[in-house]
Amino acid sequence: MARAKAEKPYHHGELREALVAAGRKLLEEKGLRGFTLRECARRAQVSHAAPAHHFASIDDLLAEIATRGYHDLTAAMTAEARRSGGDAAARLVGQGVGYMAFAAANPVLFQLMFSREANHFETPALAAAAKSAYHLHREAVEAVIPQASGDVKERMVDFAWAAVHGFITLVLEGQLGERDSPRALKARGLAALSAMVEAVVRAGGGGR
Amino acid sequence: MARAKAEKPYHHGELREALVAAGRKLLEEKGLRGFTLRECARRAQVSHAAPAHHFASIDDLLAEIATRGYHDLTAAMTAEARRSGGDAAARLVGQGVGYMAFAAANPVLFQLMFSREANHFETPALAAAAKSAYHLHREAVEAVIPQASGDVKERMVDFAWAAVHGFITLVLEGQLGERDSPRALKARGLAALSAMVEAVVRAGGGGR
DNA sequence: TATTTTATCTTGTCAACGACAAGATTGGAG
DNA sequence: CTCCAATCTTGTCGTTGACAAGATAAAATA
Repeated sequence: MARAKAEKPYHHGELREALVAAGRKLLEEKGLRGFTLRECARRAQVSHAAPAHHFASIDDLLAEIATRGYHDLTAAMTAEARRSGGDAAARLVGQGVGYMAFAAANPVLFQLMFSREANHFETPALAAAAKSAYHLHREAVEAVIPQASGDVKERMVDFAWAAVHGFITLVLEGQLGERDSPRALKARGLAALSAMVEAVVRAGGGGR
Repeated sequence: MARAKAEKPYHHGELREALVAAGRKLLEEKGLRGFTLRECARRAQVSHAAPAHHFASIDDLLAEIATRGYHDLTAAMTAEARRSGGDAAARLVGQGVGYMAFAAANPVLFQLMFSREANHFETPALAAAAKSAYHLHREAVEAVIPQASGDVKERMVDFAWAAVHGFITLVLEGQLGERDSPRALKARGLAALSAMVEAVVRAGGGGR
C-alpha cells in the first residue's frame, strides 16, 4: 500500500515497468504487427507521448521486452534442468523441456526474440541475455559428451539446439501437430528430444 | 516488345505480377516491419490505391508472396534432391540442402512463411502450397526407413524437419555461426544434416 | 523552509500508413 | 459504334511513430 494506485497518481512512478508489462501482454494478444506504442501507453493510462521518456523508439521497447524474455527463458531452462536430477543426459532433456515450455507459454515473444527484426535493434543487454541462454545450452550438451573432441562438441551443440528450436518453432507456427491434443503434442516433443539426445550421445563416443 | 513499357502504359496490364515482384524485393530489403503497400505501389509506378484492385489488404499481398515462396521452396528441394542421386539417405540430405539454400537466399521471406502472422492470413492456396512442401519432406524421410512402424516414421519426420528447420532458422537470426565464413557455415549445416540422417536411419531400424 | 533544477508527463503537430469512396480511363463485349 | 466492366486515379479518414513545446511535481540545493 506504499505507492499503489490511489486515484490518478501525479507522475505514475513506475511507467517503465508498466509499459513493459502492458507491451508483453499486447504482444501476445495482437502479434508483432498489432503491437503499437500508443496502445501500450493507453493500457498504462498515460498519454501517447509518455513512453518516449523511457524508450527512444518502439524498437527500444521491443528490445527490452525481448531481453526480459531471454532472462525468463534461461530461468525456465535452469529450473526444468534442476528438476530432472543429476544425470547429464536427463538434464539436457530437462533443459529442452524448459525451452519448449517457455516458447509454448509465450509464443509471440519467443518469435520476437528469434526474429530477424530482433537482430536489428540489438542492444548490449539483449545480446548478453541471449548469449547467457546459449552458454547454458552449450554446457548442458558438453556435459553429456565430456570426452568428445572440441569439434564434435561444437557440432553437437548446433545439432541439439537446432532440433529443440526447430521442433517448437514448427509447432508454434502450426506446421506440426496442429490437431494433436496438448498431451499428444508433448509426447511428440519428448520423442524429438530423446532422439536428439541419443544422437548426441552416439556421436560423442558414448554410443555402441 | 508486345506490351512492354513504352512510355506510360494506359492500364499497366500486369500490376498483380509487378506488385508481387516489387513486394518480394521490398520484403528482403526492409524486413516485414518496413514492408508497406504504398511502397510496393510506388515501385510498380502506380498510385497508392491501385493495389486494392488486386489485393484486398496488405495481408492478402503477403499471403500471395508467401505462397510463391512455398512453391519456390518445393522446387529448390526437388532440384537438390534430384542432384543427389538415387540413394534415399542421400536424397534426404539433398532435400535438406535445398531447404537451407532457399532459406539463405530468401531470409525474410522464409521467416514470413514460417511466421505466426502467416498463420493468420491463411488462404487456401497458402495452406496447399505449405502442405505440398511438407509431403515432399515426409516422403523423403519415409523412403529412408521403409520398414519402420508408422509411429516411428511420424516421429522421424518431425525430428528430421525440426533439425533442418531449426538449424537454418538459428543461422538466419544470427544465433549460430555469425562470424563463420559461408564455407564454414555450409560445413556446419552439412554436419547437422548428416547427424540428423544418421539418427533417422538408426531409429528406423537400419542401424548397426 | 524556500527556491531552483530536473525528470516526468501532457497537448499539439507532422508525415506516412492502410483502407475506403468516388470519379476517370480504357479494353473488350455486344 | 455503344455500352459495360475492369482497372487505375485522386481525395479522404482514422491511426501510427516521432518530435516539439509547455505543464507538473519530485528532488536537489541553498
